[in-house]
Amino acid sequence: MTRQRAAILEVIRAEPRHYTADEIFARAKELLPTISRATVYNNLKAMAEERLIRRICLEDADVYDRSFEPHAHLICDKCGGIRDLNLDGVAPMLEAAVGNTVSSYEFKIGYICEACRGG
Amino acid sequence: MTRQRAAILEVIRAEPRHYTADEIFARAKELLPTISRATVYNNLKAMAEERLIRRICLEDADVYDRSFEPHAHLICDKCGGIRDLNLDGVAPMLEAAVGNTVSSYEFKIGYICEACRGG
DNA sequence: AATATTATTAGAATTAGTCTAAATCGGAGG
DNA sequence: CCTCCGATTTAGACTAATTCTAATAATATT
Repeated sequence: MTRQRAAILEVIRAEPRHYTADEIFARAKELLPTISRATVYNNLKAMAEERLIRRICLEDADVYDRSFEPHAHLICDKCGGIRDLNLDGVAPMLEAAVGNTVSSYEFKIGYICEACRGG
Repeated sequence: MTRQRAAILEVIRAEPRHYTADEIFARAKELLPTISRATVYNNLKAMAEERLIRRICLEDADVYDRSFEPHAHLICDKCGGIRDLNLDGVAPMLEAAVGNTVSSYEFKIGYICEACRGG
């Protein structure tokens, strides 16, 4: 675990929200001013492959999730906000439909969040 | 419906497989040699917003799906092949968990396909 | 037919992400 | 502690994907 990777993880895990690669680069730079863009991208890619974090593709940007734990993402059609949602019940259903070779899954659900609903 | 949009749709719907934007551009050009890259990208974006087609983000490329019908995508960890999967049973579960403001959903499921399993 | 609107074109511009070669780091063995 | 070696990082050039722009063409409206 290099200082750089630690800084990147710290940024990702500092707050519950989801950051883009470039936001992570900018913030990591505050912690480690000489950190390079390539290092951030390499580490994000490596950590996603190692399943330490997860990349989520949204309409206009890819963002990173602090964990790889399978869970769903609610994405508000209006404001674009992302919220995590636990959908444990779905795993058995998947195995039933696909067989036991399921290695990972990711759900994106479009909805209108409470705030945008004016709740 | 312009000739260009018709050509793009024709390409997407000609075969069950999923194409990247650039593949669609190349094929549309065979039907309509003067079609411009921008037109293809604009129309793909517009049609995805109109829910005529769906954009799917994979590890290394975005591809387009011929319909917007909510369904899951099985993505083979080894060969990267995509297969559609109907998961109708999941909708009521989502409504129960999220409420009735669900507008769309998309599932990506990592697995090993039959061919790669040596089946 | 004239006008207004909307879509398309070609290619330039932008942007996100990758690559490269040199510099640096950090641990293993002495 | 030192030295060495492989792995990692750095800065910035590079690339590929996508968007933008200004001019043109097509379509719809009066």
